[in-house]
Amino acid sequence: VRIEPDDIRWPYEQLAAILRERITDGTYPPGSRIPPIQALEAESGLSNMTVRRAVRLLVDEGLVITRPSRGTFVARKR
Amino acid sequence: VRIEPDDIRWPYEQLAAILRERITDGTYPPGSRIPPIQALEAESGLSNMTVRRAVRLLVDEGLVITRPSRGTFVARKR
DNA sequence: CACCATTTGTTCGTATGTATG
DNA sequence: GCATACATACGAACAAATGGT
Repeated sequence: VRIEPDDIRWPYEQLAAILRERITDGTYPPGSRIPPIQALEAESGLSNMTVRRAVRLLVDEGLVITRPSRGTFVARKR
Repeated sequence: VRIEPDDIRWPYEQLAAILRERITDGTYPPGSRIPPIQALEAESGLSNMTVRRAVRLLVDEGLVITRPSRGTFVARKR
């Protein structure tokens, strides 16, 4: 996960775009768990809240589902 | 929480007045936690910094005490 | 049952950049 | 220039839930 400072988009939008792509290209298949927030923080260098905001976008889009204390999973049905 | 654009007072002063009243009228009893900053943002439509500024007024007045990562509580002693 | 690691969620404090009057 | 206000972001501490040992 690489966040570009020169990118016009906000960091949370950049991260969301990266994750969105990994879901659509099959890197994260339906039903699979995406990396935990902590891992995404480390990977991206972004903070807890910023990573969470990116994930929240995907949740709102119906791409992923978060299960507290379990993880965030790629949605199965479309 | 309703912020009136026509009010002569600044938004942060309006919000502080509302919270102050809720404390004095017992809506927020001594020792209780007032709504988190985020909730006040949503309720009032004001920004993070503006809500924070209103709360800071109450802190300065000794009406409330903020405990980082815990919440803001109505002061017990007078 | 107690204990612990993992993971999502909450909350305050602070900082930066931008816009408006 | 200054005060006010908004949007975004980071850091840190803490809470709660789950599942394993």
